Amino acid sequence: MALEHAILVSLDERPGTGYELARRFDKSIGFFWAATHQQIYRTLKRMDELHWVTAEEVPQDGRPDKKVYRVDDGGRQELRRWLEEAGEPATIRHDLSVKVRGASLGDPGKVADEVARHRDQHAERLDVFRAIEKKDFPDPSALHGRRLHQYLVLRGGIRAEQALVEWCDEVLAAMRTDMREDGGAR
Amino acid sequence: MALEHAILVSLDERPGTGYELARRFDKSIGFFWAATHQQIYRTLKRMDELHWVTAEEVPQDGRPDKKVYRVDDGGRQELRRWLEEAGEPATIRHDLSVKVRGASLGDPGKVADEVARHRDQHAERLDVFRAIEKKDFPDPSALHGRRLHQYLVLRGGIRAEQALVEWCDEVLAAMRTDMREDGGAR
DNA sequence: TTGGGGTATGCAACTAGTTGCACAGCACGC
DNA sequence: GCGTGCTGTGCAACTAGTTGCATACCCCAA
Repeated sequence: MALEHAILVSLDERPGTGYELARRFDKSIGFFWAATHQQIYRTLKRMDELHWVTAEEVPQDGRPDKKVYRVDDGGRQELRRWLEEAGEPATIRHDLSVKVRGASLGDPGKVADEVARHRDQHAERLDVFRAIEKKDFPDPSALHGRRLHQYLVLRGGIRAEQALVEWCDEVLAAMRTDMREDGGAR
Repeated sequence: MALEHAILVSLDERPGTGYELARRFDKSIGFFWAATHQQIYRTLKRMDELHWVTAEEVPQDGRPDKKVYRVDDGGRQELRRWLEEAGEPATIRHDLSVKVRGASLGDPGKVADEVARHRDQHAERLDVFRAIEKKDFPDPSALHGRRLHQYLVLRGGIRAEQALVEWCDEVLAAMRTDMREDGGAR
């Protein structure tokens, strides 16, 4: 399981509360490892018990205390262990593909609409990634260490979203041609 | 949840037992929706209770009866409903990206080795997909309906694996350059 | 003849992830 | 002065997915 490890990486960059971490997961890290705030709170609690992180209770005026977590030695050790461990290729769960494969069992036009919707969502996210790339990494060849690694992960996101947009376009073109030819050489 | 729907799509193409379905998931459909035999057995049982599938018990000499499942009217209806439903973009869980992002907290060389391993696995799967494409779909422009949809899903797999191979290569090149320059302009 | 691999089903226990809700007060706009 | 949305934590109940094992018999090779 990598949620612990994603949290460790994120907390190492900057300590923070569960809530804050959830926000970060909605943005950067979460593009590569999705998690809800519930999951994060429970995992942080467990990690605290394992001494992978330490919590500092910060009293606040009015509202309840917040807990600022930071990585502990145990966590750094665990992270090093995990980084060297051989992992399995990610298990894929891509329901849009399942829909395309089953399109002829329903209304293929409706499935094409769904593909078009996803295409737009992926294109939007691709724009977001490209904007981050331009703004935060204007000169990739000058990058080293952590900054380079952050950039490379972003590059992965860009490649993935681009591939998805192109695939959606291919699917749409083929399905629309097929539907137009419906009365023809079937 | 799409496991039910993936099973419906697969059973519609050809009825089969839970065991057989698990085999199919190891191959074709499973490249886009991973599932273990346990999950499939439990889901089939539930789908039977919902009258989405019907089970035909086939006695066998010696070994226990097998249950051949096929799609029922309820299942076809449910599948049509699901196909038209707007779905969320897939939640991503790509732990290799988390490892790359955290590489500087451990041994970057070891992480690069891990990226290389994954690169080879993806390249292998890409070869498998390309072989299927050549063998089963020699003339894509002549495809219609279900065959076309199967082809398009395969195309998605090819694009995804290709993007991953290229990304791994980019990561490897950049990380190796960075490590070579280690004593230099850091 | 013994052990490994394939066909075939399934329970039990576990881990992981989701959804809905509750509490608590702040700031801001209408 | 009221509703909305943000920060912040967390419980409870649920659904989904994993792992290990058990049963049962087959075939084939060492």
